[in-house]
Order: sequence, then structure tokens, then C-alpha cells
Amino acid sequence: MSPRRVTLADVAKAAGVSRTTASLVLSGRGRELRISQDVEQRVLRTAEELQYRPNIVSRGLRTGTTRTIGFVSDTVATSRLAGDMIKGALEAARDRGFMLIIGETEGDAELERLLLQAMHDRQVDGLILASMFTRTIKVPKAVTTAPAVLLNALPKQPAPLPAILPDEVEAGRRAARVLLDAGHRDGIYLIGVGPRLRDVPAESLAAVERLVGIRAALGEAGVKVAGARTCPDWQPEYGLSATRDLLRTVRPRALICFNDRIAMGAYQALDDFGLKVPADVSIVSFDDHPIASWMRPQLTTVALPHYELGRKAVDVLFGEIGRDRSAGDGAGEVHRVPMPVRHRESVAPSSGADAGG
Amino acid sequence: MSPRRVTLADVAKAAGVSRTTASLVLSGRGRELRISQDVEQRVLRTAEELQYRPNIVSRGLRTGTTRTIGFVSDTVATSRLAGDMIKGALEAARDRGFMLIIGETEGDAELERLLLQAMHDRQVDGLILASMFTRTIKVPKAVTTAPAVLLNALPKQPAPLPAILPDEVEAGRRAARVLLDAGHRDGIYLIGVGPRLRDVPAESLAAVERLVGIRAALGEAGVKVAGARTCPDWQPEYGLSATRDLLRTVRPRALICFNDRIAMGAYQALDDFGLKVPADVSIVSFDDHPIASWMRPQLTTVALPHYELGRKAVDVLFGEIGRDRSAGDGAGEVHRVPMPVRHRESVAPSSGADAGG
DNA sequence: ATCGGGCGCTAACACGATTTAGCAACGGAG
DNA sequence: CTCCGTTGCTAAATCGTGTTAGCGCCCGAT
Repeated sequence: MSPRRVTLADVAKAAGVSRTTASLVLSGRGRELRISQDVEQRVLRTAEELQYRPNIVSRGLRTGTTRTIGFVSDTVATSRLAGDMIKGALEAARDRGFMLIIGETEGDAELERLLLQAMHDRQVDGLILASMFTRTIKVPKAVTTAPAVLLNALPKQPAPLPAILPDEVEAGRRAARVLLDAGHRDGIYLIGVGPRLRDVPAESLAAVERLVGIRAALGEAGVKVAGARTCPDWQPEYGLSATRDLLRTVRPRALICFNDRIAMGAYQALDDFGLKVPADVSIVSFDDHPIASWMRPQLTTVALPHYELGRKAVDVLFGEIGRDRSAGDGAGEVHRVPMPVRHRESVAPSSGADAGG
Repeated sequence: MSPRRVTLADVAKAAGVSRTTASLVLSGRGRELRISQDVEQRVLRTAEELQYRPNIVSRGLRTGTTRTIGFVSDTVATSRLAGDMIKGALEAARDRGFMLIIGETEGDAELERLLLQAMHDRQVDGLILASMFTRTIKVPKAVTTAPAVLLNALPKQPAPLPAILPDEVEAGRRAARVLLDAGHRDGIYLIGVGPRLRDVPAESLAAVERLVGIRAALGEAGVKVAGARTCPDWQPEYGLSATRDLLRTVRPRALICFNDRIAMGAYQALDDFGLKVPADVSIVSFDDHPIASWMRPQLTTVALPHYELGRKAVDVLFGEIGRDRSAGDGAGEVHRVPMPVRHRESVAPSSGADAGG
């Protein structure tokens, strides 16, 4: 049925040279090893005519490199995060002629072991260990077999692995600054965590870092958080109940919601109380989930740079592949990717005192 | 640094047999080829002790099979669809010891060519060509090199490729039946397409099939669609404007929205007009997008079975890999995956006449 | 005439598995 | 004693590429 693949031997034969010569020419080492212009041209032309493509499997056997990297995540299905992150990784890899083998562990250590084994069996040139929400993970022993980076995660025990993470602290500062720039100084409440640094979900790095950034930026402006409501889980229903709870006692001027799903619940609660966004209450949030631009008014939010995270992971991984890892310098480096603000419609200038200083 | 991989030769040497014998035993052909119990046990035990794992790259060179399948989609980032589809494919593949190499074309034919080439270079055992929204696609010539299936797509020109699609016609029937079962017979409007069969977006298979199903089920119950509003794109903003437009002239009792994003817009429009879901207007929709369960009231919708689609694609692909493709029987078969109804809160019994027959 | 050396290319091995062909030993039949 | 068939294993080829070592030729120098 399908015609047999054309191989290096075919090209060599057709060009009237040895396999060695053909190989040298096609790997670009012809000049270096004194192959004549004449022969070089003939081989190149023949390869072109026959549409020769080197067999990567064979090359992999010989050289040990398969031009393939493994992307292992806890789950690829939850949230849209995975998609953009994979897309970024995919494109960065493609730029270098690499492909991605993907797998998901669902948080199961045994599954993870099998998966890493399967990737090792296929001789991947590097590994990306990704988490779908920012957190610390236990690095499996098996990853020492190939260069590896952590994506959206930090190692639980200190490990010589680079990590790529969104810059959540700066994101917190930016969210706060959006409100400050609009003149808000009073009645700023948090929905999701806080107000104290210990009032955050245990596993979530993002929560504590965002909070740190928010408090820093507000503090520098001499502004204090008026109050906060925590959410057991960052889902719309809890954003709704937390905001309702808040509205029973106070009238906030601005809310910083710790993610967009919470903000969605907050919108519903405000609507219940007859309050308008942003006229009565300004809202700024985090993540830039797709719903953020579907909500009315459209939500101003600090975006998780999923695509850039994926790209960066691949870039760092290639640095790692090239590096002599026994040297160990700069091994556990943490790379922070900036989170951009998406200015939309949910923030209005403070109607109160424009009292600047 | 990392200790060299243990190879078949190592096992053979340690067990005091030839590589051939070790290979035969480990591939389970020992009995068949008269290897003694004694030797067989020794080899198995040695392999176990040394933690031998066959190198798939090497095996791939010899046998031509890499236990890897290629998943090519137009895009993996848009919508959550990709995630669950890939997840389903991933798990079905893993059940058979296969891994997925993924790539995306972004609708670019040249990119697609390069991608298929790259997968061919890596000797994938099969290909899944996936589309992120149901449509007809031009099947690239290159796919004839390996067994392939279409996922969420039909071939534009007749091609001997199996296709896996959601059962949209039946989904349309189910959506209609949800309303009929609740007693609705009058004031049923469509948002997104229709009312005529030609009032649908050109590229979208789902639109026309859903409409066919809706009309069939309603027709069988002797019910007619009261009216419809089309949307240029199935996004919340168009759902909003279409529904507003509708509400300016009539008071519907029920809406069938052609997807959840449109339904989100419809919710907003109904809210603007002071109408309550489901007390005043029942709504049923399609897709089961994550937002469907975040909306208030939660949206009743007919779900796209992404996970099952992914699984099914892999199952069919393995059938294809096993089959003698030169036979050509059952080549272009179309597999339909049922779309389940997610009963939630947006449909209420018709407050009008309970007049059944 | 002989030797050394640069030039241009190739023979041969290696990678790690699978698979074909066949070898050595043994026992029984003639 | 010879021949043949069976048993139990192994040598060697193979897949397609990369890489090392080296071969033959020609030219110039001695």
C-alpha cells in the first residue's frame, strides 16, 4: 500500500556515493570533512528529488536524542489553563523541531511513576512537570534521568530543578494599583482570602502571594484593607455566599476578588442587593478566565499568562538540556512570568473624595 | 551521572544465556519456541532484579511500531473541549500502553503538512485528526501513510476514514423533549439559528443537526417552533442582542439556545426585561460548558461528550490499526457518541394548560 | 624511485531490540 | 553403527542512522 520510506541508503545509491558520504553531507558536516562541492551538490539534489526525510527513530537509537519532550501534568482537563499552557509549550518546542508527548497523572503517584517510565522508555530529551494550579509538588525520584523543569509549581523538598511560575506577588500589587489609580482609598474588601496572611487555603501558593502583593501596594500608598471574607473553595457559589455575607453588614466601595469565578459570584450577590458594578462597587480580579470578558460589565482582571508560562518552560528546559547538569550552578532557579492587567469595565473612579495626598 | 540503562544484553549476560533467548522469553514466545522452564524462570527473575525495561526506540526501529499515536488538532487552546477530548484519548491510549504526541495546526495547511511529516518521521502507529468544533475538513494527502480517524469532523471529500462525532440530531431531539416533558407546547423560540433549516451558519454541522433533531421531536408531538433569532457568532454578546431583539416583540415561554454561551447572553437579556428563569421562561441549551453550572439558575443543557469522544477515537483507531486496510470494508464509517442531558434548574413545568393530548 | 602527506571518500562498527536460520546433543529406530 | 528427528538453545542478520578509523590516489620533495 504505502510505498516504503526512502532511506539514506536509497539516496546514497541514487547519488552514487556511500551511505557515509550521504550522511555527512546531509548532516552539514560535509564541508568540514572535505567532501567535494560536486558530490555535495549531487547528494543534496538527490535527497531533494527523492524527498528524503531522516528517520528520527533510527537516529534516536544511534544518538540517544529523539527530538521529543515529555509534558506531564496532574490534569489537562480542569480549567482552560492546560490548553494555553500546552499551546505555548507546543509552539516553543515546534520552533526547535521538537514535539510533545503528553500525559496526566491525576495526582496519583503510581500513575506518575508509570508515566515517567513510559516517557523514559521513549527516550524523551527532557521533561516538563506541570501543575494546573500553582502549588508545591513532591518531585518524583525518576525525573533525574532526564533534564526537567517544573511548570506552575515549586518543589516541596529543595530540588535542583528550575521552576516557572506566574509572578503572583507583582500581580497582587497590580490589582491593588488598579484601584489606587482609580482613586479608591476606602472601603476596599477582599473576597477569597485574608485579611491576615494566614487566612489562605493551605495548598495555594497563588493566594498567599497575591495577598502579599496587595498588602504591599496598598501599604505603600498608606491604604488599609477594610475587611475580607474567605472562601472554602474558589468557586462562584462561594464567591456569592461570601459577598452576600459581607453585604449584610457593610457597603464596600471596591472588591478585590481572588479569582474570576469568585468575582462571578460577587456580581450575582451585588445584583441581589441592587448594587451596580462599577458605579457603586468597583471590582478587580485575577486569572482572566474566559468568562471575565463575558460578564457584564466585563471584568477587569490580572491575567494568568498561561501561554507564556508554557513557552518559558520549554525555553528553560532547552537551557537545561544544553547545560552541564553536573555543574549544578543555577540549578533550582525560579523564573517568574509577569501577569498583565486586562483593563475592562468593572472599575470606575472613586466617587468619593478625590483627595490625592 | 545517571547510570546507563540496563539493556537486553545485560540481562542475557547476567542470566547466562544469549540475547536471543532473553528476547524470546521476555516477549512471551519462550514456550512456543521450546525454551526450558529452568532458563525461562532464570531470565524472568534476572530481568526483574535488574529492572530491565525494553527500549521502545530500538524496538521501534526493528518492528516499525512505536506504541505512540499522533493527535493533531486545529487548536487545543480554544474552549475547554480540547482538554476533555485529549484526556479521553490519553486514558484510552494508556490502557493499551500507548502514548500521545500532540500538535496543533491552527487551521494552517502548511503547518498541518509539517506536523504530519514530523509525526511520520517519528513513526507514529496511528493518527487522530481532531477539530475543536464539529465541521467538515479537507483531509490532507499525507494521512494515508498511517491508520487515521477523524475526531469531531467529517471529511470534505469522501475519504475512507472513520469519523467520530457527537450525536447532534439526537441531542436536538433530547433538548426538545426536555421542554415537551415539562409540558411546554407554545411559545418555544430558538436562539442561535433557524427557524428554517437554511438559517444556520455555513460551516457548523452541529447547528443544522441540532435543528433537525429539534424540529423532528417537536413535530412528532404536534408542536411548532414559535419563532427564532439567528446569531452571527455563538458568543454571549450575540445571545444577548438576539434575545433582546426577540423580547421587544414577544413574550416567549421557553428558549432553546444553541449553545451555553448564547444562553448566558439570553439570561442577561431576560434579566434586563425583568423576566425570571425558569418561572417566566424555561431555557434549555447545548454543550455543558463549565459556565452552565455557574449560572444562576444553573442551566439545563445537552452535554458534548468530549471525554467519550476522545476515548472512542482511540478505540476506533486501534480497530483501524488492526484491520487490513487494503480490504476497504467499513472504511468511512461514522460513529456517533450520545450527548447526555444535564438536568439542572433552568426548566420549569409549563404554567399554562396542562392539556396533554 | 621512494616516501610523506593532503585530499576525497568509504568500510565497518555501534545503538538495542527482533527474527530467521541453524547448530549441537541426545535418543530411538533400523 | 548409522541415520533421523526432536529438543534447547545461539549466531548472525536486520532496522536506519551516526561516527571512527582508514584506504587509495596523486602530488611534490628528496
